[in-house]
Amino acid sequence: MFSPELKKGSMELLILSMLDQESRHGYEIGKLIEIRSGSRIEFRISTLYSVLYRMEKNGWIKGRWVEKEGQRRRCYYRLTAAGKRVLSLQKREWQEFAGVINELIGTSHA
Amino acid sequence: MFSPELKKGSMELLILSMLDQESRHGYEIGKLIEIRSGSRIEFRISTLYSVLYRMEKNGWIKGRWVEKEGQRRRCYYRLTAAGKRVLSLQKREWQEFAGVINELIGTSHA
DNA sequence: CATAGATATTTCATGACGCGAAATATCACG
DNA sequence: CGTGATATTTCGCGTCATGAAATATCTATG
Repeated sequence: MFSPELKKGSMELLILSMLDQESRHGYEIGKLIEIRSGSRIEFRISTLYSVLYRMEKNGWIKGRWVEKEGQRRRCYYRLTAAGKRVLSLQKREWQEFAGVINELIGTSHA
Repeated sequence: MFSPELKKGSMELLILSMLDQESRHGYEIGKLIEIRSGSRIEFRISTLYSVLYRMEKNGWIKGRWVEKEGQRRRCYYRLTAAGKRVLSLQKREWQEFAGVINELIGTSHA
């Protein structure tokens, strides 16, 4: 598990990425990140929802309540147009940032 | 310039890296990071010093005051043994973390 | 049926941290 | 003398991940 500080900068990016192709509900996003990262990245569930709320407030994602018969109620989020822009922006930012850090700490000069 | 959140996770790592080979004072560290990153990473000077204090409190670095004739007083920091361990640890953590993020956001499958 | 555990969401207080602004002081240059 | 770079300190602010607790439904086990 990584330090909270490391995770802070990539939380939104990760969540946006999970919503890139299809809409998902909060709990699902958390599990997906956990599974796909081989448990190397885990979000506290409270953190996840708070980020989700923030991103919806920012207009990056839009939630839709679904209450199927014999199912718990779930809020499915999808990317908005703005969210897609932010995703691509944050992706580029992350890659550039990672590149700079690697240069500075003397890693990628192999 | 990157988001503060992205930077949070790498601030200590960057500073430790700058001190890896030789001792430096705060202002110098800031300038060095700015120059080496091509101004892509800039720390607020207040941030820099607060991180420095924290790291000294943690025993990762040790400051030494130097007051030369015809020079402003400066506090030169060097890595402690613990600091060196933390540096190597944080370096490994960073690389692993970056790898996981790249996997998750679908970047490195090129 | 009772119980436990996974699923699913909400709320709130807390602490850590980067940031911005302001203050202080020395030195170099014109 | 004034300006700008060097060099450090202090403090309040806002943001953000965290942790704990509460609520509720579904599934599996005994």
